[in-house]
Parts: sequence; C-alpha cells; structure tokens
Amino acid sequence: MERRRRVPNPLALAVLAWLMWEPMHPYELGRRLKQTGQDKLIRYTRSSLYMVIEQLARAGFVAAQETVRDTARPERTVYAITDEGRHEVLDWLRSLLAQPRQEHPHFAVALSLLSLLPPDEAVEVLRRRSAALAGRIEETRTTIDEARADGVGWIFLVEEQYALALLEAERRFVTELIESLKQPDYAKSWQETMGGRA
Amino acid sequence: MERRRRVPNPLALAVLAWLMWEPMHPYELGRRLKQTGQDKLIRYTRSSLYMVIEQLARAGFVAAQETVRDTARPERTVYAITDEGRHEVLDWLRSLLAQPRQEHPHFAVALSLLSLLPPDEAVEVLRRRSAALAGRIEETRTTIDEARADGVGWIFLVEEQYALALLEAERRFVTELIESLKQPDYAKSWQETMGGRA
DNA sequence: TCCTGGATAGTCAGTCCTGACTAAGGAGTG
DNA sequence: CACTCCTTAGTCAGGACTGACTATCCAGGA
Repeated sequence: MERRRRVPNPLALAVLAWLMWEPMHPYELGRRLKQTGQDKLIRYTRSSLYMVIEQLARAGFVAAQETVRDTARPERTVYAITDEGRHEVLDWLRSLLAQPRQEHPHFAVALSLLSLLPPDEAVEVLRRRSAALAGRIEETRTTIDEARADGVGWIFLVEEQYALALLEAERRFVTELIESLKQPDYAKSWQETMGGRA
Repeated sequence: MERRRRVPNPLALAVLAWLMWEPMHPYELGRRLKQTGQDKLIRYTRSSLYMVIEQLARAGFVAAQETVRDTARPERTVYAITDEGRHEVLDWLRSLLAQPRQEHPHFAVALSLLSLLPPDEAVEVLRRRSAALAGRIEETRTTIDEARADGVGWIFLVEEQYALALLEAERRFVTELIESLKQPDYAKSWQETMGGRA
C-alpha cells in the first residue's frame, strides 16, 4: 500500500514540480501556479503556500538557497529542490496517476441526503445546478480553444479536458436525476415516509 | 454569494442530518455513517467526529442532552439537534445541490504534471489506473444491484449512481488519453523538450 | 483458566491551516 | 499633488485536524 507522504498536501506536489525547473521564492511560485491555472486545481491560500514550503524544507525536499533584498520590498527567500525532493515528485506523481483514490466530492454527500428535501424543491435546486454546469462547460471549452489557438500543446491541457469530461458526465447525471424526481410516484412515496418532519 | 458556514466540515452536515431523526451519542453516529456507506463519501476519523460535534455545540446547532452510563463502558454524551441546526442542514443542503463548487481531485493535479514523466511510463501508470477503475466500476455496480435486491429505494442509491457515472467518465477519458500518449509524435516532442532533466 | 483479538467509547498532544493583519511601491485620477 | 486602489511580499495567533493512545467488555481458542 501507499505509504503516507511526509508532506501530503497536494500543494507540495505542485511546488516541487515548479522547483524542478529552477529555484524560486514562495511568492513567485504562487504567481506561476496562478498563471498556469493550477491554483484552480488545488485549494490553498498564500499563507498555506509559505507553510507548505516550510514543511518541505523540514522534510528535506527543498532547501533555502539565499535571502535576497533587491528592491526595497521585504526580503525573499529563494528555495531549491533537493535530490530527495526530485525523487519524491516522480514517485508521488506515479502513484497518483496509477491508483485512483477515493475522492470526496461535496456533491456526493449532498446527494446522499437528497431525500430530506421535498421533491419539487429538489427538482428546483438541481435545475439551478444544471444551468450552472452548462455555464462551466462552456467556460472550460472556451479556455481550451483559446489556449489551443495560442499554440499551447494538448499535453498541457489534459487537466482541463479531464474537468470537461467530469462536468459533462455530471450534467447528464443531473438531467436524468431530475427526470426521476419528477415521477409522481416519487412525490407520493416521499409524502408517505417524510411527510412528518420539522 | 455563499457565506461561509460556521462549521464548514462536510462531516458536520452528515451529523446534523442524522440528528434530524433522533438524538444520539457520537459513537452511534459513527456507526450509522459506516452502515450507510457515508463514511466513504466523507473523509474523517473518529476523533474528528468528536471534534466536529464539539464545534457544532459551540455554534449552537446541537446541544448536549444527557450523559448516560448504562453499561460499565465510558460515559456517553447524547446530542440533540436544535432549531438553528435544523435550519442549517436544509440551507446548506440546498446550496450544495444548487451550486457546483470547484472540486479539487488529486488526479487533476497529477494530470497537470503528466509531462514530467517519459511517455512510455505515463502510458504504463495510466493503464494500471484504467484497470483499477474497471474494478471500482464493477464493485459499485454490485453494491447498487445488491441494495436494490434488498429493497432499498433508488433515492438512497443516488450517490452510488453518481459515483458510477464519474468513474465511467474517467475511464473513458483515461482510455483516450492513453491512445494520445502512444502517438509517436508525442514521444518525439517529449524527447525534444524534456530530454534534459534530472 | 488464561490469553488474544476485536468491538466499544473517548481523550490528547502536537502539527497543520486559515483568516486577518502588516507594509511598501506603483498606477490611475481629479 | 493628494488620494485611493491594486499588486507585491510576508507574518502570526488561534482554531481545526490527525495519529496515537487509553481503557473496558466480550467471544473464542488453547
């Protein structure tokens, strides 16, 4: 089985990957993450970026290289990846790709509690979701098309392509679900079992 | 926009939902979560269950009802949901269903770094993923069929149905991706750009 | 009878993470 | 020139979360 990573935060993976290219200071890393859209793939704040880099340094995956103060700005510490860090990225990456792990989408939890809502209300909120999903799908398609037009190689767009595939699958699912909820026998059985709640 | 929840942990939602039925002590809640498979939808440990209930109590969504010691076991505190808590579950549930939020699958991050691996290795790890996904799909189908055979209503299986839809979409995506990676021009362009790395 | 392992039930130290803050430079605007 | 807002860059207190631990009961085997 997969042994626990010393710095399990996915942000750490992205940081290590960027440091494979060249040493950088934390803020610069944040900028790269934003420019490449990876900030949308990973949930983090600027402070957690500093925290994670500290953890990586303690784990020996990166090392503080120098503290510079070129402008009158606060001094910046430049970090470089170590050999151990290089090994960690590749090992981690392989394991993430090879083994699907149990993901925990918030929506799944909400679905498991769907029976708490009256059928007509359930239909209504899911219609709103469906519309929002359509918007996201459109956005993602645009992002991909624009990047392709700018000459970005398809390999750097796989994660968008993946997001698109999931969004489309979810939209199909929600559409079917709405149809099921609209069946009159569902409304009836809901009344019978859930009629008496607060 | 969505205001931040006072106890944003998704475990809190499930806890509140169960307490809608009847008052319970934390360990019992854990048992129900496991029995209904919700433990696979939410990442948590037993200690976080106690922590979250404490937070809910501080937020006024639940209230300690009594501390019983029927067996010679450690004493158990029974919690009941409050009116504020009842409101919170429904409000939260509606918002989770209506608004797709940016989910952060680990796999997406890994995909965005796929170019770090040599093409043949990428193909190999993704083949392993594809096989694992096939297994998961099979398992999920079995779970659904068995529950249906036991007379469980479809509404209590929607989350499994959703998981299945996502797994199938992911498998299609991975299959196509493997084909793209096998194209000789990808191997060539990878050599050119990534040939010189550690 | 003793021993082991598993289920029941909960606690806690220490690490992680977030939200809110500090501070300085530059760009635009009247 | 004064004012405001955005970007750059980083810190920090305090709350949240995890892994490891404690302790009891019961069933079954040797």
